[in-house]
Amino acid sequence: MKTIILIDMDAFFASVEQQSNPALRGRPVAVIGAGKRTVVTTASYEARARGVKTGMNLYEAKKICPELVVVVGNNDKYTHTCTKLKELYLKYTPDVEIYSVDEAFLDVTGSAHLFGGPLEIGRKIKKEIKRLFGINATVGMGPNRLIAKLAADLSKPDGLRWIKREEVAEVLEDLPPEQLWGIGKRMAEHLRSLGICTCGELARTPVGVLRSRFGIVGEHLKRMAQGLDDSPVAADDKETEDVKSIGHSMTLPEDVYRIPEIKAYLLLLSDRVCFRARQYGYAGKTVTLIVRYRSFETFSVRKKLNSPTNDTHRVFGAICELLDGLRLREPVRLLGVSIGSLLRQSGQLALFPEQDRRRRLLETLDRINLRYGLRSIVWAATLEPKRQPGVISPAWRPEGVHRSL
DNA sequence: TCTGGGGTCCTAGGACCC
DNA sequence: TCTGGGGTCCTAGGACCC
Repeated sequence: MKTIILIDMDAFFASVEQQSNPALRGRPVAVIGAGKRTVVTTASYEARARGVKTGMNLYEAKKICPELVVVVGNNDKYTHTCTKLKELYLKYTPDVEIYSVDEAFLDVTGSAHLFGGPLEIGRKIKKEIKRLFGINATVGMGPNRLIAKLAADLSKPDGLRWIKREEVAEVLEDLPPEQLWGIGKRMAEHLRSLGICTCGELARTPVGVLRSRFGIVGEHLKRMAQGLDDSPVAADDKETEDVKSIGHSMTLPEDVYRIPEIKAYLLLLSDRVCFRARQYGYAGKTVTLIVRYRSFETFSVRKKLNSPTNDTHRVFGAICELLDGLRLREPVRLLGVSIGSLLRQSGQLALFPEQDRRRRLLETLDRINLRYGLRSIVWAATLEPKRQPGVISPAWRPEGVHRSL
């Protein structure tokens, strides 16, 4: 039987900011993106107490909490802390999965006895995090990732909870299904419409009923409601090998309608995507263009290429073809470019010898940008739009492909 | 002076092939 | 005098997560 620990930083970005700037401590703080049209990425617990929530726009947040202190997020600070946290976790087990910048799973099945048991590891880690970084973490423990996650969710902030296997059924009995990791609002609504309002009820629903409603997902739902989950804690090297897509999107400073302006943004996005793909040795066969209108209506179009690529201009070319096939009905608010069906390339970036010159050009540009700072050299057409500073995302990992470059 | 950005996984329908 | 049927690939969209 396994023992899994989930460590979840409380209001991570806001806590880091409060720690590095004492004037922010005890005050309602919201960490936001740098752009003009930004939302609250993380609210400190003081801000949450006043109703400020993740995803709120600034106008709304300030309206309900006029004394809100707004801080533009600094990604380097958070990834740096995350890297240090990982070093701490590795003292307790080699099986560490950095799930996101503020969450990590530890499989301590083999090592718990060396440290006086899971609860003791949890206590020590919490204490160390407080001592080293001055921030609170919530630690959940359980027989698998699902239950460890639940234990943390039920005890945050600053919590510590171990749900043992024999307690699982009791804890789940009256729990609303959407409390479980992987069951969202929509699914919960659907379940309620079937008269299923708790995990206990879901667990007792015949699998045939669930399968006929939800297919494969139905079987999974039942297992979740029983507290079952056999997904392994994945070490970092494993997870970076499995990347499925690389993409970038941006909400534009202003809505745009003119095609040349749209294309200038798309070249910038194509370049960011391909640069990242080249750094990690990936090439993609599917190219996706994402468009959001002023009305917030969002859609995507895709195209399969005949060979995988990470060449900025090949991707940009495909994106332009996709764009040319559209008839835009409204000004555009957001644009996105992503490549999928990824292949890992060993060493060589170009798959075909005739593209050798092109490959060397891209390599040279990448080297310059890595050495002298990103965007030291950019394609001329990307100069036109005003660049937005980088944005932050809790999903970024401190290393590997997910790192924003 | 509303509503970010990075992902994963699954489904469903149509094209196409045998 | 009729419209089989299974498998696979491709595309679009949505749910869910941090």
